[in-house]
Amino acid sequence: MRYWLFKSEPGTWGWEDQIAKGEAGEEWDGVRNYQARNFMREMKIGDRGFFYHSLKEKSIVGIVEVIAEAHPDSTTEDPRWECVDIKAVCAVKTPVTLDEIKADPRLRDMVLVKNSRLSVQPVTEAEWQIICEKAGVVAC
DNA sequence: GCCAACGTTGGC
DNA sequence: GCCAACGTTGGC
Repeated sequence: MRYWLFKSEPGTWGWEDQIAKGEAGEEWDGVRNYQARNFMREMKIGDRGFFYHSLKEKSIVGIVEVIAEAHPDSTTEDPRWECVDIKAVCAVKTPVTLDEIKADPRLRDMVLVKNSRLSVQPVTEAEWQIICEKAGVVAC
């Protein structure tokens, strides 16, 4: 299993919206960036990801699971763009802020720190564990 | 609200 | 195929 990070502006599509979709989940559509799309193509059903709120909050607020592999993005006719479907798995106990991530030398190489603009990113297993610990995620 | 960083586009 | 111009993102 691999780990990822999905970034969203809470005003556009936030964790609350994701929760509201329940088990059915929702397309992670609207991505118009090749790097991000390529990562989505690598995703497999059952992969997990952090749900990150950008802008004011700048924190990881929840955990999601990939429930459908890459398919055409329904919000565009352009065949270049694909997306996966994800569903909310659980909220984190304590949101992990960008500041906290930056302050931890073990997370210095996270894509979130190095390339903050990329909206879909890979997360290593080590990074996943460290953040789950900070977030108070035990069994999820 | 500004601006730096980055990605994409299009002219040559 | 290069590179300048432009648009967008997101942290501050």
